[in-house]
Amino acid sequence: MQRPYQCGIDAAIDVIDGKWKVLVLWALDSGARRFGETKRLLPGISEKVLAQQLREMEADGIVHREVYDQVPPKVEYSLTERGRALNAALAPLNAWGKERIALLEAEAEETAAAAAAVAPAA
Amino acid sequence: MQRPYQCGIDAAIDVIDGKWKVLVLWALDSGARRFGETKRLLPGISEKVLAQQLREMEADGIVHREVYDQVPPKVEYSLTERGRALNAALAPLNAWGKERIALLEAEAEETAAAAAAVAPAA
DNA sequence: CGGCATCCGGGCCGATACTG
DNA sequence: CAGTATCGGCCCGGATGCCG
Repeated sequence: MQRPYQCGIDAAIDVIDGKWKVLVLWALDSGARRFGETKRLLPGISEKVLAQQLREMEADGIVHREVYDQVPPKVEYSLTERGRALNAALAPLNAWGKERIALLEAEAEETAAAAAAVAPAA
Repeated sequence: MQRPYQCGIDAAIDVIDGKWKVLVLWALDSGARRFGETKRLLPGISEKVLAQQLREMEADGIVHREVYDQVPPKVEYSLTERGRALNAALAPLNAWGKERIALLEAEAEETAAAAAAVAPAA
């Protein structure tokens, strides 16, 4: 995805592009989080990738990085005003996605029921 | 991005994941389009990728594929109800992205002005 | 016109190890 | 605690060529 963008969606996608960014957005939505704290909220993410994504989001102006000069080191990440706006803009998409999940689950149940009918005692 | 999803956003992202899907969505929003017609609306996309993305979107239930049995071949693609709903859910994100583009352009102008001040006649 | 098969290159992501 | 460095694999997407 290269700039300049062909439409606003591209510009937004570009910012949330990355396997974890949306999850990071949600993790930070409830308030400031420390690095390790955020990592714990995202099971499976590596430190390298989390740091990467946070840096990119900071560069994109949706995350604020606050460094406390102390030992042990402490760094807090929080959403900027624009980050919160982005999260709000994501809400309808979230609703749409939840509907899709519900549909997928319904289909899965049908499939399971059909399979059970074909081989009830296999 | 693997199922099951951790949140609705993931499920939605999964559907629009792919360099061109959002653009395809927009291209089809104004009505049914033929394959070549759609391709022309997306400068730079290859036929393989366009076909791929259309198939995936069809599998995800957001695009309808209508084949006319005639020569020369004619295939029309259109959005399903869910596809239109997805597009609607994307609108706030589009608005957010447009704001971001405006901000980026403003920054670019400042940079250009600063550069001009440093080397006015270079 | 519409679409598939094959090859290939780059980027993202993950695992591991190391540092202040 | 909060990163950085390096390596490797996988998948996406681009180019090309062929088929109904």
